[in-house]
Amino acid sequence: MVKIAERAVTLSDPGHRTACSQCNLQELCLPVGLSETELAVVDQLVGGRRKVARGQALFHSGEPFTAIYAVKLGFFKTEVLAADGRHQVTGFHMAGEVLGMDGISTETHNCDAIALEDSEVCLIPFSELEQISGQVPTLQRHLHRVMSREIVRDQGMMIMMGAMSAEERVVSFLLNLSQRYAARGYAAAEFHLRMTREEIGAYLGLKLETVSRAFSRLQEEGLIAVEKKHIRLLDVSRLRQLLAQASACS
Amino acid sequence: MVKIAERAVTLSDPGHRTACSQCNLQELCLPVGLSETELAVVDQLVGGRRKVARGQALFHSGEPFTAIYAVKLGFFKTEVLAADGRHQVTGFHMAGEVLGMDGISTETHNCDAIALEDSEVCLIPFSELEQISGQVPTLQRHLHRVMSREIVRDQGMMIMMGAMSAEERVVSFLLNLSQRYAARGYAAAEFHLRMTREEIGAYLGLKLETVSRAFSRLQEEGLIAVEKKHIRLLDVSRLRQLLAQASACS
DNA sequence: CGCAATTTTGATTTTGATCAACTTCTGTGG
DNA sequence: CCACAGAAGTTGATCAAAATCAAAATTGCG
Repeated sequence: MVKIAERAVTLSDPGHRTACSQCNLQELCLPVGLSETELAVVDQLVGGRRKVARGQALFHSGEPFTAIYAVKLGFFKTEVLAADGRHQVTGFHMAGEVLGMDGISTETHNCDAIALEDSEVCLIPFSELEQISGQVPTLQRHLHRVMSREIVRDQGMMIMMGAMSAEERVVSFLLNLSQRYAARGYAAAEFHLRMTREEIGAYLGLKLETVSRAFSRLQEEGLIAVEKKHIRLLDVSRLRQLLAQASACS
Repeated sequence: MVKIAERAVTLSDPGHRTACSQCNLQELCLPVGLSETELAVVDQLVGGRRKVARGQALFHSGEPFTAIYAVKLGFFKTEVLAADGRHQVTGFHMAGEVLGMDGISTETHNCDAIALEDSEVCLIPFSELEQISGQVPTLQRHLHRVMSREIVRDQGMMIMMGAMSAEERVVSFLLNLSQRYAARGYAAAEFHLRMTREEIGAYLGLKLETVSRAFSRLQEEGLIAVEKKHIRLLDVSRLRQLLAQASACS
């Protein structure tokens, strides 16, 4: 992956937290247009950082919900496990994205959040967030937007799984990743997959073989280049068409 | 459908709104434990009622978002339409449920809400709701729970569409309806479907023929009785097993 | 370096979609 | 009230897409 924009982050003292007001993810994670004083309040709010090693869980289903998490660094998946071993991956989460809002309703997490690489999150104690957002309307509005965005995202997943073919799902997945990397200042057309084919399948409602075959087919058609986990999108507009066309020929 | 509990509602003056404090859906729609004064504030908040005739839209995708809606009476579907004609039904919504929260993030509705029978909704202007919930913590907390519950519901849909067979999906759909009717004081084991087989299919990610066949098979097995749109669940525990088993044999 | 995990590819089977015919229901107008 | 047309639902035959089974190749972690 090619990082286009970067900014130094002081991590010399690991126990010391970087204030939101200094964070390079600010514009993804926080509302724009906070005043100095409001920003100071938010800085107080964030309850520190937590490192999660690759393969480790940030939280498990069933654990009491106390906070939501902003991914500071790294990459997570969230998944729901059935008694057996069937599992549905409900999302992949990269730096600047918020995690854990499904726990608010029952005050219990109902999925597992697993780090797919060594990661770090900012902890946002939820009761404090509620209290402060009652006093800072901009923050309140932002919280509601973030939650609503999650609802919209989930409904997009429904469309994908209810109405799209295997190949369309894979294309939609790649374009979505691309767009999110681009929003973070990384290259849009070239990136490393942090997850296995099986995890992609569990996310898209497909088997890993089907995902692999879709990759191969797209490569044959010259639309993407697959080299293990490194993906290059060779023809983004044709990929986009593939989705648009697909939904125009039913 | 057999209504077990009923309560008279004054509708003599159609322009006059029933106060939330008097509404028989209160415990579904409002937080329990509001003080008298808080309830009075909420009563002020609700911006009146709106009737929607069967087949009509409460709102369309693309329209500006100004309010969320509580279903007072009737039955809705929400759906996302593709350019062609493919559509994904994202939910069915009955009395006491809240509708339209997907519009918060972009301030634009991004699905259509269609009444499946003559219906009535309470209008809750969202900017006022935000303002007041900043002052009434119980209400704020409730709003967050309602939004989070929607996220959890959507993730349940993902599991259904990503990991369940056609028959499992249909069973899951019926049990879910049953449970929601039960929560409203209606019979859990006997109800009328308000939607067509095609709409059920569009919700479950299946074709209408497949839904019809699943009904027939479940009937043959003595699990349900289907008579047009009237459904009876003959063996709820075996239906539940079917889902549990299913997720235990993969 | 070596072994377990991951990925690719092929052959076969299964599930649900598609195509088609027919039945039943619903609502409307004569 | 009945006839009729269109919508909705059922059922069967066939087809296509993705799952499953299987084997081999590759990778990357300890």
